[in-house]
Amino acid sequence: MTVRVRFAPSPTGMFHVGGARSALQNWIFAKQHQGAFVLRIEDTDAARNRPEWTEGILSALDWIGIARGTYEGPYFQSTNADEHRSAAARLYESGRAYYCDCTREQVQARTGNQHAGYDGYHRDLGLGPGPGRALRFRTPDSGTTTIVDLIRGEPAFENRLIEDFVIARSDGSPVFLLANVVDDHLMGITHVIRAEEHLPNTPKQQLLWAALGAQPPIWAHVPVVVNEKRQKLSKRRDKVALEAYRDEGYLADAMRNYLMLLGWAPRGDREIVPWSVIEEEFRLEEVNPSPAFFDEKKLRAFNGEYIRALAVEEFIAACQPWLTGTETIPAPPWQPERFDPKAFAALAPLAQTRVAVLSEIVPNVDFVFLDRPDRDQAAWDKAVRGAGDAAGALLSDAIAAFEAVPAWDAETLKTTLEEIGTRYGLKLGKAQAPVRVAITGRSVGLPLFESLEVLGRERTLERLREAAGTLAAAG
RNA sequence: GCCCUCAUCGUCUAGCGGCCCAGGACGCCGCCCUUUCAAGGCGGUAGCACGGGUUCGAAUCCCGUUGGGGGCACCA
Repeated sequence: MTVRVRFAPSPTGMFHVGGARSALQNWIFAKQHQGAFVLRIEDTDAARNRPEWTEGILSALDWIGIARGTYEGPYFQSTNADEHRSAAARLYESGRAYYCDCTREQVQARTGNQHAGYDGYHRDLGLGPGPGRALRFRTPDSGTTTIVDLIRGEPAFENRLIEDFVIARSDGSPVFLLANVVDDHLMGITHVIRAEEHLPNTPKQQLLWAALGAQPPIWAHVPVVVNEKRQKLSKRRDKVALEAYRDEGYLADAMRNYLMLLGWAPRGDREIVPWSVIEEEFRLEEVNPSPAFFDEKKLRAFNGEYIRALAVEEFIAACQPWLTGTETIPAPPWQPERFDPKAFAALAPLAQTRVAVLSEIVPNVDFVFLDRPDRDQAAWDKAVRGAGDAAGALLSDAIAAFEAVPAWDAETLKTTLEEIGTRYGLKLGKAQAPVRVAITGRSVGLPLFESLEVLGRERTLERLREAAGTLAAAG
């Protein structure tokens, strides 16, 4: 039997990180079994379905390494509407389903007798199709439905407790439970790997598979991803969009590595491993059945490692979107024409160990491309205070020395300022602070003297003079 | 309320009856390095939810309790 798995997202306008994880797990499972991965867009709900959302799913998948053209699809659930309807009709004709004209209120009133939920009142009323009549599946009154689940063993459900659920709305349109099964059957899906939230649906779906005369698939219910409060990640309250992480500057490799570590770990004492190792070692059966917390701090740490592992040229290339801005990434604060690739290339190696996400590159280098960086007042005050009475003298000495320095390079600048510092009993740590804030506007940043070297003598002096001026004005 | 499900450091996990007075990673805290901040190096903090069994022996098996999560739509 050839393994066939599917990833079946509904287009909602953003791609959930939990979905990304499921997709990767499906993808790897298929690959390990020389099987097929099929993508099916569950667009049954016309209200929330737009072409660009599908495009978003495709590009998100592409980003994490599931490239277009390397899998089957995308198929669209809506395309199969006829099949869904005929399946519903078959179930009705064979007596496995019946029509019910209960309103929502009436259903509420008829709960809790023999079956859980709706009590099956219309089972034997012999209603035919008609307006206001929904089609319900007749669930067994006794026995149990046992599913085979790669992660959870064989969960069993008492049929008595499964209500006669709706499979087609009163307008004739099929409901997810049915459409999903019909599609999986049509597509020859052998293993359904999906999130745990679907577990309670599974006995219903398995009953449907059987009623349709088909062999149900093997299931695998992966635990949900939760937030710090241990609730399922929701797009309402949590940052769940894969695109959001991408636009912040998380690397796809870091993201997919981290995602796979939610509920699973590679062999040995390492977590950051090449994707090929994950593809080889991952075992769906080994996935931890309890919910995993999506820890952005740890993701950041991973990302930092991945960034540092890049060759400098790769790092420079990876930074581009944040240096220019894109449709979804805000433009940097400087004028585009002020950007200087050479200067950036000189700074890049210094920045590489200092950014955990790519978007952080901007505040690290903006001082070079900005005409006049905003000065952090608190940082300035603190730096001046740190230099004590010598602040003014220190700055004017630095200006004079920098004007005269024969070679404009980091090493010379460093020894120069160091020498000035000792003049006033200041260690370099204290002496560099006012200069740093004067130049970059901030108290922390890239190594100062390399920064000055890149900035150039004229612009450095300009900023130092201005800072000295504000100091004098302040008295 | 009902159904399902889960349970090792704060978090993600290794562990699948003796190798474990529990290993790694993130976080956190020290120290070193150091022009700030990082990076890097070294060290530290912290856990088998609880109670019963089974066994010569239990983090590992069984039962219960407690706690967490998911689901209970003519949504997907």
